[in-house]
Amino acid sequence: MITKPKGTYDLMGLDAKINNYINHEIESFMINYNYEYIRTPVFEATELFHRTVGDATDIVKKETYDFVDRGDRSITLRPEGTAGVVRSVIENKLYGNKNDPIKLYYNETMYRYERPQSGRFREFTQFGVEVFNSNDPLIDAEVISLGFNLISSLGLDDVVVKLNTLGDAQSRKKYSEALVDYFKPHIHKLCEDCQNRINTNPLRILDCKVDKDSDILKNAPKISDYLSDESKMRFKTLKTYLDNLEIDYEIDESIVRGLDYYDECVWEYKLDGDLALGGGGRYNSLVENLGGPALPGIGFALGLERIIAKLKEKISDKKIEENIDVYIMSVSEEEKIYAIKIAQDLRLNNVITEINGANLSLKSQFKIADNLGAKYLIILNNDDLNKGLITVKDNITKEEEKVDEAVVVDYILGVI
RNA sequence: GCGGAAUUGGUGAAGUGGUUAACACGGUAGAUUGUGGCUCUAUUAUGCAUGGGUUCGACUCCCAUAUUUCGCCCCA
Repeated sequence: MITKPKGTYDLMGLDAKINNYINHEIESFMINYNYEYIRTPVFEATELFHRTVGDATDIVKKETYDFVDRGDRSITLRPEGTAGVVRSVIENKLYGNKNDPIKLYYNETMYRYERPQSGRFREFTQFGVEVFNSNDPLIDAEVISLGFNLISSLGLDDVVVKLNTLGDAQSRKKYSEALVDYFKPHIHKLCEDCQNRINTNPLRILDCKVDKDSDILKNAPKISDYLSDESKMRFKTLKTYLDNLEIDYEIDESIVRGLDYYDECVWEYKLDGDLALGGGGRYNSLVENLGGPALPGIGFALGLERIIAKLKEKISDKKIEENIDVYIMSVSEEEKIYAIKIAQDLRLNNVITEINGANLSLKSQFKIADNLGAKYLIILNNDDLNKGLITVKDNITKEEEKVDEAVVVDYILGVI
């Protein structure tokens, strides 16, 4: 038997229903917030991710799906969504004659070559938004609150925004250097991973699970001491906006994010159990670094698999499972011809209709109709059909009625 | 990349180095000659992830591979 590749899954059953429900919710949110859908390629030039995500990040160092295509091009399956969107914005000059924000969203599969575990796959789905051409904290607030409101409205009402600021690119750089200077003399007291982090991403030492209670971490330099006045001010403004929107957020200086391109505000959406559903940040240098104009940007991404898993725990099957309206029973060939025609008429009138599609006995059809939760049964019968009559049974009251075949659709529409 | 635990019908699963692999749900057929849901009866894995090996004999022991799962790293 051929099995699925490691870290992939087949979306089906209840998961698929929840997935569709989430996508519907996303669609309506995006309409209301006025974001436009964008779809970029699954694969891009490898260089794009090296320049955006960062050469030194683990994502690029050991987690990408890289291959050389038949034309000797170095190709990478996208490990995240921002890089492709930024590339597209530059390539298509979406900023051309605009002075208002460019608001985009995507909802696509991503690929990372890593060991699967809880809520983690090699092919996974991220919904994300990106806003370009505005550096206004008002947009920060809109984007952060959008994610928060979306997660809440899906039914995960214990979500909290963990918020931090990294300052502008220069502050971030200075702070990072200060951390290295501070940790260097103590580094042998920290865990093995931290000893690597000091070279790769010193900010992440602050986020270490092993050393989190160490005095060395507690006494480390604070980002707040390295922020420019402007960064401090805009962070304060952002908090005012979020307070006003009644967004449940906490300042958490350990939130630093793994990708290199972030500056200013960064945040994660977390549930009670500390599970991160997603996160994002502002990236004011990224577009320019990729050869575009000096266009500020901000965005976040949510992992849909994790949201599906959480919703599955919370929502009962019944809430998502939709009952069908009508089940049409038929046995003989003559009855089947009527069945498929009535089904089509009902379906085109928005009545959820199912028919006997497997040559089942009448008894089986009754059972299946019940399993599907059919509200009405149409029981076709040769004798009645010859008289132009069709039996309609209310499957809740069990009452039956013989209806003229010409008006059966109208009859159903009248009682549904 | 590193470590632990798993893998038995459509589903949930029990099980033992030795003839027919429990039990339950679900499915099918019948009791009920075209009106079900309850009940009863019959039936439902020629096979225990895949490939090797040990053995007189392997679903059971060993090895490898694949997949799942739980951690670490990292991240959504």
